[in-house]
Amino acid sequence: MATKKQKTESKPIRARIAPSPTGALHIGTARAALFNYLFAKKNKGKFILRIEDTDLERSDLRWTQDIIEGLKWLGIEWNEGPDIGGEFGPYKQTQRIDIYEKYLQQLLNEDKAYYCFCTEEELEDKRQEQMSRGLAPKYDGKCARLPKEIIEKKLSGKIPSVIRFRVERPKGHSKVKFNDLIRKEVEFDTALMGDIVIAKNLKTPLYNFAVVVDDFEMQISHVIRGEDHIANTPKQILMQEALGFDTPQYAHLPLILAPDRSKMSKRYGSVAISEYKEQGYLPEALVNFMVLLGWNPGTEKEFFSLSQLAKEFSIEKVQKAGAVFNIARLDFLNGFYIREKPIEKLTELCVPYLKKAGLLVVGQASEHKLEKIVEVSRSRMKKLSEISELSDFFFEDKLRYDKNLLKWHDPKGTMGDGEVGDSLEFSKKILSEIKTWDIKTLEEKLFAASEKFNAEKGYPIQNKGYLLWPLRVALSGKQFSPGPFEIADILGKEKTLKRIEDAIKLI
RNA sequence: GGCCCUAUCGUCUAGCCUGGUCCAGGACGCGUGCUUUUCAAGCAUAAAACCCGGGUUCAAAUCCCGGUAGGGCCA
Repeated sequence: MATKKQKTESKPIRARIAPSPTGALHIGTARAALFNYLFAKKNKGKFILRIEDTDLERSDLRWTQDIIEGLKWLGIEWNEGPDIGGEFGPYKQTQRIDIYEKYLQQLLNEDKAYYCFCTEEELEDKRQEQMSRGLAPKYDGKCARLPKEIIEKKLSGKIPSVIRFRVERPKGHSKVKFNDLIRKEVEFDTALMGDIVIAKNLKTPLYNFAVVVDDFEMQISHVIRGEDHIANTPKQILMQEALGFDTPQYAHLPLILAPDRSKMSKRYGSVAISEYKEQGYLPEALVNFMVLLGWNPGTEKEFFSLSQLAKEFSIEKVQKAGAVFNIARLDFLNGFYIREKPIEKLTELCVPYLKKAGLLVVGQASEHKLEKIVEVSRSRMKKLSEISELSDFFFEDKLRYDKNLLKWHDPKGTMGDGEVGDSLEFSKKILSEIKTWDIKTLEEKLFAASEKFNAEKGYPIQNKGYLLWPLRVALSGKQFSPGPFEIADILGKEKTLKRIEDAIKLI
């Protein structure tokens, strides 16, 4: 049994995230980035962003931008990587082709890798055959010992080929072990692995090989990544051995699962960070939510800012089992952070949604008024996007609603048309007499009026609904809304009285 | 199919290493109540879990063995 020495004690801590720009920043990638970032912060190390764009067909610059923007939006900052000085520098794989070629050539020269000319069909047939015999599908080594002249001939004859890495360990030492920071010891048997394809050609390295080279070149000390990479680890360790590189410390994070416990995918809602942003989730909420999927400090604390996390995070406390994505919890956290936000900030964040809904026309509402509108709506908001349906009646001139909505359902029955009319007339009279139009005065006068009204009508004195419910509906046109004082205060006297008159006409 | 990983309330989890304080704690969600003109928010409160089977031990969620289930990776 050979255990690869993992000497990282003296080396500086360097963690990294290496997304492929083949799609928008995925929530799983973002969470892995977060954990790497927190680990680096906590241990006074560096966090590096590297773009793995070797897959030219599927890589696109716009996804690189999406990844960069998403991470920044979340507040996850990198010490090294693209965006520094506006250049990608060496943090993009396509700019590092020469480096891969050098190491590829080295492996070829040392006969630790070889050219393979097997065709897809050939391999597929063998795979099927192996599986039907109950064996692990692995490369049978057909091209492993080809004579030099044959290789030369096929190569110059432009026969399609790939480069394979020799998975060879001395007899009795076929096991590869590594000590995972989260899962403790993990062991694989290399005897079960076939020789791995590491490049399509000298200029086109494949994932497993490129990562090994990149992590070495960038002196990555800790590789913290998703559990889906766990089976890649022994292969990478083997290549590190062949290349004479030190093995970094590994930590494999549990996966984020869909409600049916399968790997999180688009089928179950948004998977892209940009979509969460668009829907009106706050980065604070997303960060808090993501970190709690698979980690917790062991205390009963559950609200964390990024900077608190940077102090309290510990990789050892990361969970081993996958965590189901629970949107209700995200919504709860988002609501919490919406309620926490300073009102100026929250208003600023709501403006785009109001504009999009066509409610806010430039110059229509003063900043002060907007803040008040957001303030009275915020406790009902789970996402920023909800601001428009919550506050649309503030912006509309003519409200449309069913007149029956004006009727208060008291414990004994429902108000009749006449009763509603009386109630509204009463409110109108009281309100039209008010000189100082502020929320405090409105509340005082209306509460006093309610008692007076109930006494006159013979309603139970304490039941304010007889006066306040029809009023509130007249002002909002909605079954659920902020209170009538809050709305009246924002609307102003003129509009308030106008809406009451509209309601009287309606009934 | 092979290999690997995992397993505490519906969900996220604490506890497990260092057995007893755990008839298992917190949070989300759900129920109820308070507050209340409505809905939220807030506060209070209930229901809800140690995958199964053996073993070790005076004592196991915690240690050991064996199952089972789920997931991931190989194409």
